[in-house]
Amino acid sequence: MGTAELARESLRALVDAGLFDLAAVVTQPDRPSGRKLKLQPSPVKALALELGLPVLQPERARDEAFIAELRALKPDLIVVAAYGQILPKAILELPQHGCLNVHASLLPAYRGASPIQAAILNDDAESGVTIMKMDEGLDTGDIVSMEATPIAPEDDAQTLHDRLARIGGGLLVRTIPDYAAGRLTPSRQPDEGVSHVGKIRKQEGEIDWTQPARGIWCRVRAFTPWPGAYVWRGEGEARRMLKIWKCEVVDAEAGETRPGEILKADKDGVVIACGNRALRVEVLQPEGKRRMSAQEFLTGHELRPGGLISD
RNA sequence: CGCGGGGUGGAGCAGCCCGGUAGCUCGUCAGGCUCAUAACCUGAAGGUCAUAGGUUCGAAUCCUAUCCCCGCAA
Repeated sequence: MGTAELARESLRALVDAGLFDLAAVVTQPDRPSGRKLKLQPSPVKALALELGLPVLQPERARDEAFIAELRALKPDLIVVAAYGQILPKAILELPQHGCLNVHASLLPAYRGASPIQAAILNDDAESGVTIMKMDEGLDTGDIVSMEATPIAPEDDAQTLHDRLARIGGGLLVRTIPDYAAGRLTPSRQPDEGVSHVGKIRKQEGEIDWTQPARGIWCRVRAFTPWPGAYVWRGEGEARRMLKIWKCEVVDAEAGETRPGEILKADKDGVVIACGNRALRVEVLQPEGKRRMSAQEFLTGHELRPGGLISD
């Protein structure tokens, strides 16, 4: 059972391993999305169809009819990854071996919806994947296996996500046989280090220039590729969003600077003053335009040092 | 029919409201200056103004349709 991109890799790994007999793939119903609000299949559904696997898309997983359908499949094990719905106890206890969940954090940290972004946003040194035996709580199940990966300065939510997705798939394939054979005993999650993260809201992407450059840098990386960290430029009708996709922390020149002040604007990028130190913006995107390098942006837009980026 | 911005030499933009010589910054190429340069100076190449119709003496500009890119929303 899964919906998002992360779950795709798990599904692919399970299929590629050739060790498992997949009875069905469960994913969220097609949702209207995209610019024309057309119905779109989830990434998992798209892959399942490609692979010729049967697909179930219950509106609500807790519906009796669906649970009955699931029961008829007589699964030995259900694997859940980024599915997007709470599973009732009836499903958790349905398979002989219960349900295993692939979660993109080192539990008990970052239980919830956006663990990958949270790890980058909090400037963590490492992240990872946890496979747990699901219980009724939100990501509170007993830990079956875990694999960590360091977060590199070059990482953003996209690259880390892709890596964790691969790690998750591999870990899943290695974990299931041992788990099913009883060679792996799930262990309770530690009481210390528990944290929760909710869904990301777009407005959290707005950059507060009074914050330290390092924190803004992390925010930019955590919000790439979605929803993007941004700054508003102009007032009222003329207000336009400017997204910042790539930047680096640099030392500010000595002297008084206001947060958000443009310190420099040349081919190397746009240097903007922060709460402490400064940020060199290298790739950005004006509203209604494609992504471009700071250099490209500057050939058509004037940014004078001394002004505020928000003007 | 969810809302909105945009498609103009290789790149980023202006020009469009108020039709009448295709403009700016950068890049490219050539030459010059310089010990030297990514710096500076001079010159050049490069565009059927997304596409198809329409209005007009005349359309980048006004009207209609289509394609493509993007932001919001979901």
